[in-house]
Amino acid sequence: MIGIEDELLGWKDFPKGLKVLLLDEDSNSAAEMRSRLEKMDYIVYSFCNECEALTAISSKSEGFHVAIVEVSAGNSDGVLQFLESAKDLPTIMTSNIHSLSTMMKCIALGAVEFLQKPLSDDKLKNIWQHVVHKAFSARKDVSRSLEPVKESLLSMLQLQKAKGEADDKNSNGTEPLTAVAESNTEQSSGCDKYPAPSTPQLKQGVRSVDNGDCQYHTIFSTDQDSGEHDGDTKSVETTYNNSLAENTVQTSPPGQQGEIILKEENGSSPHQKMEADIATSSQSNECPDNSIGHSAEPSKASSPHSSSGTKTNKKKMKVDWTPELHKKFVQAVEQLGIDQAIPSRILELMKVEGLTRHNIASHLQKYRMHRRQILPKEVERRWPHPQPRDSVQRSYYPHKPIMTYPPYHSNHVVPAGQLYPAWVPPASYPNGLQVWGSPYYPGWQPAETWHWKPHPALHADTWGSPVVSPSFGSYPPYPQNAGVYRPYGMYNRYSMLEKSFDLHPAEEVIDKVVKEAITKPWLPLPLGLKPPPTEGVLEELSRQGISTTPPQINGSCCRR
DNA sequence: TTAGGAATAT
DNA sequence: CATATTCCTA
Repeated sequence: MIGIEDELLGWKDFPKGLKVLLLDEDSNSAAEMRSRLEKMDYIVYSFCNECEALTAISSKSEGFHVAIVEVSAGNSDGVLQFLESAKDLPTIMTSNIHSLSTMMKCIALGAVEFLQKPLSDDKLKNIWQHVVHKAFSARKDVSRSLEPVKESLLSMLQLQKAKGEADDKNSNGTEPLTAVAESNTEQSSGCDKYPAPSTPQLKQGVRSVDNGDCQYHTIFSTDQDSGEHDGDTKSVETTYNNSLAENTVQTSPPGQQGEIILKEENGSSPHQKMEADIATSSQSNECPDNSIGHSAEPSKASSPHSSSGTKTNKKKMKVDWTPELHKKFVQAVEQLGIDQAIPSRILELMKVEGLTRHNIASHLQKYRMHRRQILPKEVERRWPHPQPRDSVQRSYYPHKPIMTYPPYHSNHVVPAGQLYPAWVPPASYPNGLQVWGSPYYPGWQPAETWHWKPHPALHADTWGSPVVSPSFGSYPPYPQNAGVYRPYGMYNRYSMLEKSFDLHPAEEVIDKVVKEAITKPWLPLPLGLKPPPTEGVLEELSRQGISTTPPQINGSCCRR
């Protein structure tokens, strides 16, 4: 609809409407300050003692955007107390005194800035920067009042980006989808409309946002069509995107990241459709979990003042399973293991906002179908049937193909040493075929019939290709198959291990690894790896008092 | 009632 | 086609 335009209007006279708490004992200077601020369209609430101010803050919860506090020789105590009490409010100190220590104290106690007193209009006007900064740097709870600010800014940035700047996304030369993000709506809103805010500093603000951990990165369709009006929750509203995703498509960075592009289901005019591309935060990188999680439901924010409102744009979106997204998907499936890989869990693991269980179910369906197409061949190759099959397709294992594997462990307790039963050089397998892939998950390599069309350049991301954990560098030397068959499950297993060993040693991870190992004993290990992890795991287990006797495994693989 | 998964629709 | 949606089952 008109959301964006609204927002632009809202921004045109930024920082109009920002509420400034002014704390100054000196009524004269307070009055002066007030009038200056008001001239700049700030809304000023002035107080002459900190108790009053604090009361106002607590009663008028989240009502202020920024505070300006005058600190004088005599009131430093009160001021400092104020600072402590109002940590959530970006507070700017102003003062006539030139005392480094005072300054230091203030800053140390959380003041965002200390301004010496003859205040230029410039400086005064720019106090909004702290509001914006806070809006973006706040990790946990972005206070309600900041949210609109943040959102407005973000959508504006988004617009700017879509508009002028050459998107660096197509560094690879192929990114037709996202590149199209321009729409009539935006253009109609006029070029002068969104105003790089009057101060050059905003640029800076923008930069820092770009380099920040998370970036709001979403484009919404603004046009509405008459046809549909079902308000259900399929839409995606906000997402954070770690900026890495922006410029690196080809060289998929180690950190997992995905990006889904949701296309509006607009049958009539395919070119007008807008897309929201969503990038996901990687589960293991900087983006604090909660910021992502929470950002998922921002729509409740209702600003007391002019700006914004999160328009809930409910549209049926079509998920574009980009390689990145698929990669995540595959990773999730791998982590879960075949029999645990159900939509809801995958969804959970992928941590991609906007994806629904249905989306995943659908994709999973396809995924499995493709598997089945590939699998029989693999198994056939590995255990050539005595009588040649007339058709390879004939043999396919709707269920439990595992049974065709040698019963390493049938239904007994898995001895420790057999946690990775496939610890066998490939050569020892019939035909010397490499066996990196599990029977369940042979490298779902790009069969001729399956190319990743939308993003042809990304070979590494074709179906089933696991993400190579950088720590393992190269693949085991299998020239003929190198790059074709990729070790499947184990990569994750190990990269997971390693990762979490760095972070916080063990426990759940080990748990998980063991569980997975038990669940999927047939998964071989890449040759290059050394066994220690197993022992390490066991050690850790016993250290924790967990019996090395794993739960029965029979249920998981031989049933159903 | 939910969710998974196949079948079917778009 | 690739996804979404529907339908059936557990």
